[in-house]
Amino acid sequence: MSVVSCTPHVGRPRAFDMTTALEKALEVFWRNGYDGTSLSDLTEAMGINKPSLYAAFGNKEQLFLKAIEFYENRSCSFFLPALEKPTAYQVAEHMLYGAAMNMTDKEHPQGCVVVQGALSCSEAAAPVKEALMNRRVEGEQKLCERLKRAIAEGDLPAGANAEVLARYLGTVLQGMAIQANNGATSEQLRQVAQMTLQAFPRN
Amino acid sequence: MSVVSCTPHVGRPRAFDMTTALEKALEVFWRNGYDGTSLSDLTEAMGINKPSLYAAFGNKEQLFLKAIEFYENRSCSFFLPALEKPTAYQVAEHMLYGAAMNMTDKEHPQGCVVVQGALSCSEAAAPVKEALMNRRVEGEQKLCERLKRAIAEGDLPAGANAEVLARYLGTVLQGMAIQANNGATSEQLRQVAQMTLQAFPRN
DNA sequence: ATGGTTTTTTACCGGCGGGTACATAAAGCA
DNA sequence: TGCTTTATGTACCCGCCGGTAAAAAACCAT
Repeated sequence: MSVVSCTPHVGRPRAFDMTTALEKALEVFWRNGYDGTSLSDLTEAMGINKPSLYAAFGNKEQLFLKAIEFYENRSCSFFLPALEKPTAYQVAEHMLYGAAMNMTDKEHPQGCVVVQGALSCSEAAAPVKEALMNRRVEGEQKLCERLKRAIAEGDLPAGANAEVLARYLGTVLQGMAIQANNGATSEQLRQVAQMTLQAFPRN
Repeated sequence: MSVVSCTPHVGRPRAFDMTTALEKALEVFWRNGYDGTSLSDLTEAMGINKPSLYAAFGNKEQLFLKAIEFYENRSCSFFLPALEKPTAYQVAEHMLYGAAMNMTDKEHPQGCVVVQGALSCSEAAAPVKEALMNRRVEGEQKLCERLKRAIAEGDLPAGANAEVLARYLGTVLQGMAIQANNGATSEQLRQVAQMTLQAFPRN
């Protein structure tokens, strides 16, 4: 969970913790989006000033990408852990209920920063938008691979279409991010999860 | 489809068509989001200069809201027409397949501007974000009313939960907007629509 | 203490952001 | 032909944008 790059024992020591600074940056990007976040927003939230930010994280774009990486590796992430469940149905179940819980958690902004961080954005943010798009697509591919394995292992019907199932789940998960932004509660998203699972093949 | 506010016949006539200008503005906002769109982007796309824009549409925020209103009343809109279908299942069907078609139409940016126009944004864009959120919630409420009517009319089971069904459909529709942004094809979204309908009660 | 190394602080840069003042142009009306 | 009214083009406003130069400060090794 640490971001440290083996601290050299020479020179003036860094006065802030990179991990908590990154956490703060993530929260700002999450709430305001890439275009909607200014460097002043960031430095204020992180409790450092611009040269420190640039020295530690590169620039705004690189900071955003590092924040996203941090986001996906957080302990409360639900996507990758869900892939490890023993059956396809349980994978879907944990993913959907995990999303319902996580995306409405009041500890952080609502929804998912990978969905809403740079969905429609300026030319300047195009690389960031593309990076997020790739993350979403890659997530869906990982899910698809997992479902293909499930077909091979027999816990999905042989006739099941892994691509379609993965895209269906991905669509609902991404829709849940919007719903969370709309103010939906975790209970309401759980109901959506339950409905979604009705179309998901079992055994 | 016209935006005219009964033009007075006095003074220098306007040199551009407000409707097509609004159409151009919509496209820019749709592609770049509210925060990602600058006045220069707008004036360039609309083919007018700033004073004309301000005289005709107020300011950036009001122009955005008018563009959204225009968006929802376009001839190719699918949401409201779908509500008029005779049965709840057909409503869901037309809505989902309409979205699959519309959100991937190459004639305009991918996805839905009501979803992606100001999802995460700056403080300055907060009123706009709220307006979009309200549109999404109101759309879901209209759908919910329609489904309640379907329960009363007997084309949904008496035990059906209109709120949950409406939220389920809303979630998938909003997820489809993200999928379209990811580059999904209309055929791929149709498959999602088909899966979604498997969980939707019939007769 | 001194020098080497890195971070912090302060102050600044050019450019573009949204928005507007002002003079001019194009119409109807008298 | 004025006169009024509205739209257009140009030129400009201030403030904030992302990003940086330069000097001072805090550590280690000697």
